[in-house]
Amino acid sequence: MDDRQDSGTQPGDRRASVYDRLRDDIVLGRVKPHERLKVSEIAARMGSSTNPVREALQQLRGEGFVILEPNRGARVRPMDADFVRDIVEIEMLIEPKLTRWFVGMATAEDIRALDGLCARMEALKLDDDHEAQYEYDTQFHRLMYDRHYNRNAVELWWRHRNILGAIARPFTVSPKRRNDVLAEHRALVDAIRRHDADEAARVIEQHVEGSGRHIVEQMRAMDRSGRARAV
Amino acid sequence: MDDRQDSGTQPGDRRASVYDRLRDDIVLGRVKPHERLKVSEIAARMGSSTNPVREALQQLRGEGFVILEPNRGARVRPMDADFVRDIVEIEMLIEPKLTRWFVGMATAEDIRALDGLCARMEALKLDDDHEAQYEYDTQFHRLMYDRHYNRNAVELWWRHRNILGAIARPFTVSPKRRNDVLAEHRALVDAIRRHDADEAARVIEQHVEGSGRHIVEQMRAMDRSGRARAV
DNA sequence: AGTTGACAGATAATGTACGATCTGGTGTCT
DNA sequence: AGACACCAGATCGTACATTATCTGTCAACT
Repeated sequence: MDDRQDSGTQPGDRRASVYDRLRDDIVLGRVKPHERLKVSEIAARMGSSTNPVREALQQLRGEGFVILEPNRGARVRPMDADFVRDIVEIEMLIEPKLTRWFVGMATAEDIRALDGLCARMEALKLDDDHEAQYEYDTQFHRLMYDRHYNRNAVELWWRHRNILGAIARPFTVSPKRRNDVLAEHRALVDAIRRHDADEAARVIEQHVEGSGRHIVEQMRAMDRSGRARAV
Repeated sequence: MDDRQDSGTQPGDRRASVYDRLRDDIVLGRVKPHERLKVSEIAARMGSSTNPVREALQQLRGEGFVILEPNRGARVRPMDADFVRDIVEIEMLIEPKLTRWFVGMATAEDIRALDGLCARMEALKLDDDHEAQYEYDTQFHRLMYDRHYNRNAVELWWRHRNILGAIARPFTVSPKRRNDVLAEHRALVDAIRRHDADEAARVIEQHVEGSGRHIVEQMRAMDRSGRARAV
């Protein structure tokens, strides 16, 4: 789980590894699902030879971001509604577990920090700043999960979050959904403050489910609105 | 999730891909956790050049079987007790979910098949045939999970099973543990027969937990008995 | 004398270049 | 119009060059 923010993919930038940049291209939606990834083209764009690109693609395949057909090259993993449902279902198991643990560990300072993030999110309410919205949401959840002892579960959550983020990025967030998210975060912080693990787990499960439903709805809407299928 | 059984890794065998053979080496315990994986050596052994090996290693890294340190090469993922606990905890969430679904879908024929596998497992009871034991256990669980609609969850389960299998392979299975496994399988089939999803989920959760505890105990025992640390 | 530090060779990972092989499409001949 | 040969483009495998890390030796210093 890394934070490296490689803002902008200049052709000559060698600081960030090919893997990081390729991954960002996918996660930040610069390449769309089902789009082809040609090694020589990427190598040229990244200013390296083909081998590093091939290896990065293999790693991304292992992580599930990329599909590789023998002799036919690589594509960004096609992400349909079923795929989103699969991932959301897994998250509906993992996040409640992580949350339960956090309820037992949260300090007064943690709760203050969560409150602060909620407030900052609400301040954005009227703007249309997707990126900031998503960023605060990420910080909110990371604050809860990052210290968990089960590093593998946290990493799985993070990967899933990035995948869902890549899908959801081009979509607009309806005001209703934005309000729901805020209300759920508030409810979550309340439950944590009361050390009510059951309630917190219930809220987060709903939260994940709602987010999944929202993404699927947006996918269908975009499918219908003509613009190339989001397969 | 593939079944290819590449029995024996002859130097010239080109049918199976380098990836498959390397993965089998890890899963079947031919290389131990924390052991170094040198690309040129592997390439020589597999009768290919280094590039396919490098790519296979990157994919295995993405899947979590291998650790790669920059400029310092690859190792089989060190698997300590914490790691086992992490994975088992995740499985304690996923397997009950998969099982619940199966309870609703199981046909009379499925139940007969499960019964048959239990019987064959019991027939082995007095022998010491680890491989067959593990094989029947695998078939038992695959029969329940393989048809599940959430392919990602099933794949995750399969990967985790392989990892745990790789760790547990060198260990001896105590007669007590063997009996517990059998009893749990029987209890599970009973619950399925009665369409009692809650009970089935409870049993499978215990089953997974017990298996994890057994592995950790064996790891500690082997640590203590001197022979190189199982890190 | 024992320990530490630097240097040099060996070893292995990483990057580059090129040829072989496969796929998909185009154009031609029947 | 359909089948087949051919060609362009991309992947995959091999060989080589470069760079980094590890190991052992030797000298200098405490």
